[in-house]
Amino acid sequence: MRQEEEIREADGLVEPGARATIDDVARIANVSTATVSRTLARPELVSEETRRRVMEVVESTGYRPNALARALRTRAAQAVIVLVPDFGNPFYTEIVRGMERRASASDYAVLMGNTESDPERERSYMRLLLDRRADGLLLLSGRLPEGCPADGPARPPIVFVSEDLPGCEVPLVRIDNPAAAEMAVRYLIDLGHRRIGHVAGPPGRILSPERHAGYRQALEAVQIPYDPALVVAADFTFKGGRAAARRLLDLPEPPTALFCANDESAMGALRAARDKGLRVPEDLSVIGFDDIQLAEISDPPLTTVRQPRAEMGAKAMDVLIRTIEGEALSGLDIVMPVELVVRGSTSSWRPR
Amino acid sequence: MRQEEEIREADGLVEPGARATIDDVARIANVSTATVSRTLARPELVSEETRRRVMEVVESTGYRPNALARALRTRAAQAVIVLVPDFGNPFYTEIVRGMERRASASDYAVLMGNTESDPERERSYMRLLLDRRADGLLLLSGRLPEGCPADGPARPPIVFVSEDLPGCEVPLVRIDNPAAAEMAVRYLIDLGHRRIGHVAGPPGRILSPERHAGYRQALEAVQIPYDPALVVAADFTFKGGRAAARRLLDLPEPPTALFCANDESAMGALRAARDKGLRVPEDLSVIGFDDIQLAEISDPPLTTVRQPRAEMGAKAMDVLIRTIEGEALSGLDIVMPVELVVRGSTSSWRPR
DNA sequence: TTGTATGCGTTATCAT
DNA sequence: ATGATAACGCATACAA
Repeated sequence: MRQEEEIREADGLVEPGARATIDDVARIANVSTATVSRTLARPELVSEETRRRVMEVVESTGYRPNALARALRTRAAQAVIVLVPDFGNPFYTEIVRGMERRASASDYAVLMGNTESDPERERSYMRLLLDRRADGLLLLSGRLPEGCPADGPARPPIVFVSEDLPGCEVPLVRIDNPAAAEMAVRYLIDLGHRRIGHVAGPPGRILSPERHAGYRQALEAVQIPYDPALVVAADFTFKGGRAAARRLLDLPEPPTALFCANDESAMGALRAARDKGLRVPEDLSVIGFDDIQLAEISDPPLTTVRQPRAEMGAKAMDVLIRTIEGEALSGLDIVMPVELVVRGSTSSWRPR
Repeated sequence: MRQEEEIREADGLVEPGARATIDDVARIANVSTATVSRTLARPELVSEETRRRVMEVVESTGYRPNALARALRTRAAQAVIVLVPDFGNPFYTEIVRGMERRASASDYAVLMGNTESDPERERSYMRLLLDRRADGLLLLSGRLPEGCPADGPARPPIVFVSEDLPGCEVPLVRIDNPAAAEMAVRYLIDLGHRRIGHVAGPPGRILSPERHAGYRQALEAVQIPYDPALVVAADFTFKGGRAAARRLLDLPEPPTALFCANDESAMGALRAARDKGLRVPEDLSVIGFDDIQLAEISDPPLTTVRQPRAEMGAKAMDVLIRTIEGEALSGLDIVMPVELVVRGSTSSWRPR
């Protein structure tokens, strides 16, 4: 304390190195702290003259309000937490980019948490929320962290992205997975394919049955009988996709086209084809889902379903911020449009 | 205010939904707030009996200290900022993982900022620091954000990782790039290669000349004359690597092996080889740098120099936290060991 | 339009 | 060993 006294104030200025507080500014500008606060937060309440004088001092002292003190007072941290299950996964990075964009537009800080689906880590990020260091939560994992009040007034502002938790009134930004999958498979059908395999997602993820449903829907729409042998579950990884595709290609009557539940497993399928000496797309068509960066540089480049990831992220952040700021958006369900991106991994097939 | 009064306290308990404060705990446990605070921070100063009683109430109320208030008082946010130039880049994710591990061990929150090398975004993260919402800065970009005091007492705790800013007394955690590059190239030489090309990094990054120096060093050690025509600068991307490698392979007397400044450009080189109908490693050996995940699943899998990324991240976080907590580690320069990972993209060559 | 005074939830200082 | 009490830096209700 004593030290502070010494540092401050030779003749009305603040010693460099010491941080100016609102009191410093007030004193130097010869107004009350209330006026300084008002000048910054609601300039219209302050006279032209005073405002000028205060702003001048703010400039010269380099004064920046202490966000902690402000948050304590206003009970708003101006920060949100984004919980990503695996941020090494390129699927998420683009979403987060969109989120950051929207957040910074409203001056919210983004605290990104990489949980690796580890309950312990989820809990540790939840703490930030309970600590009041963040105002809301963006969840990309389709599940609530342990220790998070699921409903009732104690539930903090939350928005789900891409995957949701069924039976939970949390706003959700997503795509229509069945419809998107159906579109992809129909494209293969339109190319002439009749025997179409599906490298599915892991059973634990809600996305898997949804995309599988779209696959099945597309077949049924054109009277192609559904053959369970043509569906092999993988786990959204390269390795899993490779193994699953291998099983499909080893079938006595192998598929001529593969619909993969995501791009990464589609990469695996591409490799499986090469392993077997099959050419893509001449001998086998492959279609993915997501349109991650890798899809463009793979060999051949991957035909896939593009999710508007950045827009989804921005939209989700928008909903979250509005929720934090008081709007009641509980049941919101926002469905974003997808797009089929045709590249080199698919080609037409003459039915035999 | 009035509302709060109503919510609290029927017969000594806190209404669910309302958050317990230290006052609630104190009142219910029949002690002062000071005692509650002590019980939590320095239990040894409190009598057995009191401690038990307080802890009981803490449990039953679910009391958690408000981190903001604490930070305001103690002037320590228990949070650090990690600035990543591009978190879509797999090179960084593993480093950040290591950082998170070390941070959570000391109960620090990690605020990850994705700057995309945009000064505006850098500035916005710097604000968090000046706002007192974070205690220190971890920089992976080899440059200070604009508006960051580079030296003097006003400089916040900072640690550089992987790349540093020459002429700056900031602690640094890194590898020995020239030595690592030399090791890689020597490996190629030992395999019998004599004509070795270098897909270099962009001139703007300090890593580029360092790895180039190692390349040159290895050649000179065995009297292979340095040929500038065998060095083409790329930009650490797939596309750049592909173009650079193409130029090298189009040379009248093309190299039999390529040392690429990072894995991503090595992937591009692999593709360039395939574009030309060259087999790897039979016709061309390729070696990368970093050992990102992709290196393992590429076709063929990539021989590369592994950086201990997670360890580097953890170490850097360790240094940062210790700096924050008062140790004077200014000039520190920590060099981590690398390792050559031999996979399928390299093979021996009979000199002609 | 401006100032005074109080409180946000802690921790630290000083008594007791 | 414990309790009063004063900051921490800001925002706001209320008074002027």
